[in-house]
Amino acid sequence: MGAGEEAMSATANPAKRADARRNEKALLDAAASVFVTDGVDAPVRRIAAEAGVGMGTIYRHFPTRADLVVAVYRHQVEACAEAGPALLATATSPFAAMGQWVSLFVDFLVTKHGLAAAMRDDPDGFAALHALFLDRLVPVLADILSAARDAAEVTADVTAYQLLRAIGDICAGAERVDPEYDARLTVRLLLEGCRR
Amino acid sequence: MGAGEEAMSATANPAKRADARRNEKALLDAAASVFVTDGVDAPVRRIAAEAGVGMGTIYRHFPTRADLVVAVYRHQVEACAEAGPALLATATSPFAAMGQWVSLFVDFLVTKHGLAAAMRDDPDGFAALHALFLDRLVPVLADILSAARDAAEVTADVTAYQLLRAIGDICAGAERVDPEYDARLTVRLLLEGCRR
DNA sequence: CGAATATACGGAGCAGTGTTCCGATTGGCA
DNA sequence: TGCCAATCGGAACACTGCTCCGTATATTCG
Repeated sequence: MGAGEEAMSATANPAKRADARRNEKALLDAAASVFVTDGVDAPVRRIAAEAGVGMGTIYRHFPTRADLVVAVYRHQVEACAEAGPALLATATSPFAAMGQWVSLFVDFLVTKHGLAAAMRDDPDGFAALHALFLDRLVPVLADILSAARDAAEVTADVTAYQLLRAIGDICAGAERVDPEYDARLTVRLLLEGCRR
Repeated sequence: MGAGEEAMSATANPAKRADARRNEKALLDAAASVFVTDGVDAPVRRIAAEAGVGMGTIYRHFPTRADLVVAVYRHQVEACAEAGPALLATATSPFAAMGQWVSLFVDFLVTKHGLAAAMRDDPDGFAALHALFLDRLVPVLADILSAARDAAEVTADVTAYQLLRAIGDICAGAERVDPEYDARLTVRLLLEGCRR
């Protein structure tokens, strides 16, 4: 998978020129800021303007929008992944750990306007982000799931990928606010369905 | 709710001029055809071209894309709604009826490229379609759900709307083909979670 | 310190959307 | 038949994502 190197090329690199590094930083800050207010689908021009750079600059540093998104959210995904083993060790049961970890994942998704939806709608463009999720999050959930299965708390024949993506889709649909609808309840019912 | 009248204005109306009625029919046929191949997000120009009319004509008959979509799919939604009571009467149990009806609904959604996703992504634009679902489908599922509850087959505290929307979101996410992911399995797990 | 060179920058420009607007056309009626 | 209002067609505008290349500048070397 080249996804790792791709995104890596957009991180701090001492071999670059000083202004290039400066602009990259400015773009990351601007993108993070704009993503919060306008969502990850914000116009490229707006991000460039916010960073005070031209169109060419943004595309040179981040050839695709996904590269920018990955760079902005990478450490948060990392934190979510690292929380998995810890929860498994401290929770009262593997199923409880699963519930807590999933809750963490849902938190991450719902606070990023349109992230889940964008990934769903443009899987090719966001292949790098998709790969990041697959590489870091699926194994974590797989471990928890397997522990829950060993404890006979989960019997449903479902894979970690299937579960993670289902949760992603549910959150993608819940990014629009609606007091009548509660994505967390849906996710809870889904987990309950796995328990059986 | 003005949604009903809105969409109604786009159905056959004998008071219109002959060419207007002819063009409306041509647009409906063209849209139905294009939706199948290009999805409900197909460019407006393409639909107009397929129908052999100009841009102005399509916007006069169907001010919003949702009006066109509603007109095209209205009878299919109707059929899905009417199947509810029948299933409830013939199925071995209310929960079984729920499973069968939901399967019908999933069938409807997954065969319309991007329908669920479009509704999810542009809830305001597709308000008329949303209203159609609320008016026709939610009550049907509510009846089945209440029957299942009476039979003590469902104990989860979930509304028909919540359930219907969750299924819609899951299908919206599954419209992209992926052999690893099975939306129907997710939906089955969700229903299982309601059973408890 | 002052060129020379590779690196990076900026934004005009292209292509593809949705949507509006108004002059041209045509159906239906007197 | 002739007229008028209803209807049509598509040019035009605003907004996207993305590319391309002349210009500017950081870095290096003499």
